[in-house]
Amino acid sequence: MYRHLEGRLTQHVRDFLRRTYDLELPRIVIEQPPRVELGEYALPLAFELAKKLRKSPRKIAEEIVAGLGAVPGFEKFELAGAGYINAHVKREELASALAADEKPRAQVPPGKILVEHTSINPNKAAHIGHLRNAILGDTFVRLLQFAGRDVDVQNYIDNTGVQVADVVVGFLHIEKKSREEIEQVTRQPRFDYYCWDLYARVSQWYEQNKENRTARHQVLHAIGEGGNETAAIADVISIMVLRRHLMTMDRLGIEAFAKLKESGVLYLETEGKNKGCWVMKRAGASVGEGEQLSEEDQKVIVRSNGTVGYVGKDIAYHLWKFGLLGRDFGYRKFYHYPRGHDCWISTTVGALDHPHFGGVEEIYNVIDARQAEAQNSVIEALRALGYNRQADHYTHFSYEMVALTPRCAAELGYQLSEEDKARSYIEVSGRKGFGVKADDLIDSLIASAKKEVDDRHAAVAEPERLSIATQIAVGALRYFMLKFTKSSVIAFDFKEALSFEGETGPYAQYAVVRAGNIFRKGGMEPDQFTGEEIDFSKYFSGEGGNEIWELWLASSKTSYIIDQCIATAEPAYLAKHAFQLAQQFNYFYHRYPILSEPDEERKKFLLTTVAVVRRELIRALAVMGISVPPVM
RNA sequence: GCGCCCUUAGCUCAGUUGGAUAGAGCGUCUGGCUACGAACCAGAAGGUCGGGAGUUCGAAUCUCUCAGGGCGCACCA
Repeated sequence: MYRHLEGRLTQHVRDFLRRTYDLELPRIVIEQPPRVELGEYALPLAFELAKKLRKSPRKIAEEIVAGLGAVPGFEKFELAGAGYINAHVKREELASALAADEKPRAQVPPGKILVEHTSINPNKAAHIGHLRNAILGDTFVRLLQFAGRDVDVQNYIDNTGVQVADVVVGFLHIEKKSREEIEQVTRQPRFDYYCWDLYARVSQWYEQNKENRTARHQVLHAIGEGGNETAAIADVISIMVLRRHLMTMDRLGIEAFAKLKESGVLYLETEGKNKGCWVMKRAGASVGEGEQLSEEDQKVIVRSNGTVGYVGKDIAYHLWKFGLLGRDFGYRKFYHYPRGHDCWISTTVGALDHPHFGGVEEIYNVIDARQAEAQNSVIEALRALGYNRQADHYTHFSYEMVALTPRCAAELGYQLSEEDKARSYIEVSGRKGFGVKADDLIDSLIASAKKEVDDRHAAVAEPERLSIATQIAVGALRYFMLKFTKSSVIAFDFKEALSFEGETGPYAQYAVVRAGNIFRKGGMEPDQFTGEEIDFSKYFSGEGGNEIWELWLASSKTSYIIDQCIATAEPAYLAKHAFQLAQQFNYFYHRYPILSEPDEERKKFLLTTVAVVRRELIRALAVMGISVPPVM
């Protein structure tokens, strides 16, 4: 609703400027006044116009206020400060529309969007950094879906790379296991944990003796060729680890379609260290007319042995995403989610009947900031091939890593150098087996939540207590990963991540539970309160009126905030908003007794207020993938 | 060396397109449960927005510069 009114206001201001001053502004800036008494929207545009029109901002603001005329939904426009124009909405109109849950239609751009996220190397257990990726990606998918977009999700897996090869080396050369024995091990419940440790051992083994690295090259080569024992082993391992990753993410309600990777921008370099390779200009490198591209500005796409490197594969993959490759993969069902969806995986020979994947309008790649250069290379390649429109709709959804605080690392039993102890955070390393595994974190969150639930709700049956604890754990984890902006490195600490108080998911869940309790105690349903027969104008005036109005106004902003999250590719704004809404509700909850309100009409109004806030909070949380337990 | 990111309260972080008095959580201190459940709320203390210069009616936000920290710069992915 808030977004809708803002749009209308922008339109009227635009018309007025054109009519009166013959002016066309690229953007009408609309802000929010510091206090609701001042109005719901603030326009600083008189300051901007002052120079163009050679008049004082105050004078211009006066003219605009006088000339704007009536705008549907708005009460009045006021001049404030040195030249602000504050717009006051008709509170009772907005409230009544909000109570009835009216949703003004918004324009939805056509075309499908593809979000790539999770994409973990299938050679070890997922860790907290992967959780950030998956949670950000999944939330962004939900944001787009909320806005009415058609979204596909892909989890891009490279089962032919060095990382998988290294684990194969571990099984064959360190543990000296046969194919049968390896297959036996893959059936362990947490096979990915086994690989986590083995992968770290392999790295050590390489350190011990440089010659051990020849094993890597042999295995890598065998996997690349295919059709042999080693390749079959690599396949079994990567498929089983991938399955484990899907299960881990499933615990958090994250679903994806998986895709395995199988397999003129360029020129053949004939001299120097890149001799025999097909190379392209590295993203960001500038070359003058007729100048040679220096070695350090070259990016190798095809190696001298004919195999294709990561960026090369990624260019092909992205051509496919935009439907420019001219050929498609085969697909088969791979994993069935309990909520009814299927996860498909690409293969050489697939099922005849499968959904259409690829050929999308826009793409978002949830990939961490360290790979910015590689991502830019792919975009550069698309442009060089003439696909500028596609390159413009290619977004590297970049986020910073999750590191560990030195204290957390010490708790996990890692030996730290004096230098590391002084740092504010330490990067995790899969190679060293240094990090917090995703399932371990989820386990401890559930255990910790379970303890709280057991203490508070001894009367509730055991399976239900576990289910409540799980919802709280997921809420805490997802909120934790979303409350930081993408550009901020998360210094992970168990104490903070396991907190259920303050700015956390459970805080917001608790506000919804409390709101629900009011209706439960009163023997009512929240759906009953749709605002009919309520004279809202009685309750939004005066001091107390502003207070409650603030809660209504915040509730009206869900789609406005979600639009901003999409435009800026920043889900953290929604997390912030949900928290603030919960906070305002808790304030209201303490200040206004509702069930004991003697005035029946006012009581109905207060109950409607609760119903609206509860509904919007549930909505906002759902977009973050957070559900609310029946009791807490 | 080159490129990208970061520096805001004791700690962890918000501050969207420059705008009205720079905010929140945690921690500390003080107070509030016979209940619409305290996983909550109220109050207090706590700031040269890393330093400097510039643009602007107006800068935490834009530009330059210096300092400190991080991450990239493989025929790895």
